[in-house]
Amino acid sequence: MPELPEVETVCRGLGSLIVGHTIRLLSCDDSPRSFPNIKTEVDLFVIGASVMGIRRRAKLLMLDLSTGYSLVVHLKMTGQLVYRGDTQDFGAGHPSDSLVGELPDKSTRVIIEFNNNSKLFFNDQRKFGWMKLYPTVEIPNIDFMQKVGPEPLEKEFTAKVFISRIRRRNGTTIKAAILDQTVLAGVGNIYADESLWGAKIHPATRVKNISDKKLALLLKEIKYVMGLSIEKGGSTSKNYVDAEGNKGSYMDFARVFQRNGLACSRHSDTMIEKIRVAGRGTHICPVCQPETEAN
DNA sequence: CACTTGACCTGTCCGC
DNA sequence: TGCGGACAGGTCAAGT
Repeated sequence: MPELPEVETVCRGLGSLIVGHTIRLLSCDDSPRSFPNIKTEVDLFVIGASVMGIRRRAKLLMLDLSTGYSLVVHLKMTGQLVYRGDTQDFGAGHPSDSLVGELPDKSTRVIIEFNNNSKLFFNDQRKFGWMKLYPTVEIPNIDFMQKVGPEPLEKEFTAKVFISRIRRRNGTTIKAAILDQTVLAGVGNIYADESLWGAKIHPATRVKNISDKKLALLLKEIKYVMGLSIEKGGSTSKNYVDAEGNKGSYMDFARVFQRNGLACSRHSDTMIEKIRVAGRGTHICPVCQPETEAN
């Protein structure tokens, strides 16, 4: 589920909801994959700590605590971080079309309870996601942090930088290359398809067959779709909700993702197709994005 | 080494 | 209605 825009939306939402709150209790289900830290660490570094700030890097969220430790969260495919204030009684009163009902529910892995009786629920249906406690200063040394590529929306991430990084993956397809988190951070299946349509590149094209000019255009499209999606609160294709349990609306603006069988907005007479590239479901307009030798 | 595939889980949808 | 299989937003380890 969550790619950069979704994680960013959760980050901004949580920032205004829980920063400054003190943690009274942390409870988790019995799957160590979801939360591997032992009770002693939680007692020492989480209970009684207050939330100093919330940051995002790539698809990771970091809740920095006053104890010098941070809760690092990866939502993977179906993770959610949903906050409920104490007046919300954690259940009733939510719209019937809401993706999140009474909490905790079957998918709840971790519950963080604050001193003002509000709660933060970490839900994850497929259990791929995780929440882990690290000393804050150690975060830059996490293997993933060492390897992950630049943030696509940063000004310093120019076409020149992008091209030099993606050329290391000249042998693979452009879709596999932009999904590679060591090339750049935050692109997932939705925004890969959306940006490749924007740049009119077939996702199975080898990187080596794409000109620098086309790659520069692709980066522009990546920045555009990510920026737009953050404005729209992310994409809800299935499970994703923000920190208050609301859906994102980028899917109303999607040009190809999950639009197979619908008309391409550039050619009302051709339909979006769904194919498989890099082991992932992939959406293309066969007219805008023909398979070619060179780009 | 570079690249591709399968595994991790649960739930849903689709065809028989 | 039931059952098997494919598939789902992400990343690893293992395989070629």
